[in-house]
Amino acid sequence: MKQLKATKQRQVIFEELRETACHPTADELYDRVRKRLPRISLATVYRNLELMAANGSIRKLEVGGKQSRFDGNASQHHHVRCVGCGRIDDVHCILPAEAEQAASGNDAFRVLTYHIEFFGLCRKCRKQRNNCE
Amino acid sequence: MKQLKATKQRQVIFEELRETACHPTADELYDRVRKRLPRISLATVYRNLELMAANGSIRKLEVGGKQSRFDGNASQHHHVRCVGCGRIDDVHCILPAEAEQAASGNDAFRVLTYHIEFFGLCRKCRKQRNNCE
DNA sequence: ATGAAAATGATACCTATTCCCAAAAAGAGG
DNA sequence: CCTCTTTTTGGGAATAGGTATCATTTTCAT
Repeated sequence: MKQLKATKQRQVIFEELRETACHPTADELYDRVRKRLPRISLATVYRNLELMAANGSIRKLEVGGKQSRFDGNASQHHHVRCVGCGRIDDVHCILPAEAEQAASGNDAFRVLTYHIEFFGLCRKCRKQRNNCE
Repeated sequence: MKQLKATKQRQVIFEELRETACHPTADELYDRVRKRLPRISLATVYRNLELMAANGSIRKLEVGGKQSRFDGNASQHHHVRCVGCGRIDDVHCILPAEAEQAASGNDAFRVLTYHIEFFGLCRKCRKQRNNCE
């Protein structure tokens, strides 16, 4: 985990991610960052997101969908995803010890962490489904 | 969920996925299937995996890594992934009602299902790390 | 101030997956 | 077991998210 130098680009990417309530993809974040640094390269955004995730200062969400999403909140929490529109919200909950026990199987794995992804329908998408189905 | 026709290709893909204890990627499965159907196309494998997942007869794992992985066991269960080598095992456990409650947030989401991904180190990778770190 | 290490922008590249379409196979109805 | 409609297939081209490359610029310990 080498020390990262404090560049303007890195700083702005981090700030924008922090201030975003949702969980943006790299190119959504690129659009936001470009408002402040119009000449930044998309590669720089990707690079820094990857580095900061490796660093532990942000999280790369390994959730479904083909684009990776990033989370400025590095502390452990979980997510609900709307299967209708892809919207992702945070969830705070913990797993009982038995569950972690089960995951370690007869010591086959040393469990380091876990992530729970809930799938559901948000209010807006529930309304739409009722109209057409 | 339209009815799928019973083609030889579909059948073999399903059988091979069923008989695989691990959670193969599309092209790993392609390699296996080609031993029985040497002229099958990779596109056919992708297509059918997608259709069968939509159908509910298999599961597409929304876990990390750039390639999708598939699971011949469609019943609800969870996964541990070794951060060292990528190996994935099954985990059977359930979440307390409070957790689902938390995920639904004030009825903002109707939770349909969930998936827990544990991250850890398998025995082999633990041994390797001890040697070199 | 200065030089090694790290970072950037621009673009080429890679690779997983999907699209396209003419030809082949499935299966319902007679 | 023909016949017609629908679905599926193979295989190559296309797409898209992400990564690598490299000359140039920036950072920052000394």
